[in-house]
Amino acid sequence: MTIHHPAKKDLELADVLHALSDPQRLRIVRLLAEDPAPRACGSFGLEISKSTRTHHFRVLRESGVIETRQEGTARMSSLRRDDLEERFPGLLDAVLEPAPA
Amino acid sequence: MTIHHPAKKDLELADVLHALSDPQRLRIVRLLAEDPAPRACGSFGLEISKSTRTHHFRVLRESGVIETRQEGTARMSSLRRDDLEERFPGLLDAVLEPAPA
DNA sequence: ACCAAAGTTCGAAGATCGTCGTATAATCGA
DNA sequence: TCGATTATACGACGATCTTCGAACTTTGGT
Repeated sequence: MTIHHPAKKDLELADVLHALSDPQRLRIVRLLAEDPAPRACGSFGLEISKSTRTHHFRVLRESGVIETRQEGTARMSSLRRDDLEERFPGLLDAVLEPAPA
Repeated sequence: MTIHHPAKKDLELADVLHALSDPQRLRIVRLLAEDPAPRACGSFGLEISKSTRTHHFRVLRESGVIETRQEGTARMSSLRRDDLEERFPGLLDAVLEPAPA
């Protein structure tokens, strides 16, 4: 059961924006950006159930925002920074920037 | 019945991203960016019903992406470029950039 | 005063979304 | 082999979203 990721050329702006428009997912992306080392889904301190977490990570993965590889029982996720930058230059940085007061 | 717009400081990133994550609304925003002169909602050549159009323009307005003022029977809309740039620097440009092949 | 034009409002239908609990699968260590 | 850990799969529920048509409002022109 291989994990599906969209190819870089298939990334859709609307899908990426939708993936980022949920507070939980935005939080995940921000945490991933702060510490670029791939992390297990369970290590984000999110106060949601396991199945909801799985759901959000799938949305992020299928829209092309994150990349996930199996490592033992854990799934290590990391941002697809370079792919996103190539397809939608400046988008991720704009989203990650802390909003000015 | 005054038209409600959120104040610049109240713009929420998740709301803006959600507003931009719909293909119809993304199209509207791109057309508004191409020709910065305020335009009537009906002049976008969208192939959707009037009520759907009203809905999309309301989502864009209430998320703070566009500004609308009454002018006769028409409602003239324009992008809130400066406000968006101040709150979320680089975001609008990244979204408007034509995706590279 | 009437009519046409531009939008809004009001349900309503159908799809998608976010969330959950339970059950299940895969891997690692004792 | 057993149990703990990590995560997915499968419904299910209510909420929200996109879309529509029909009725209404407001404005401007004739």
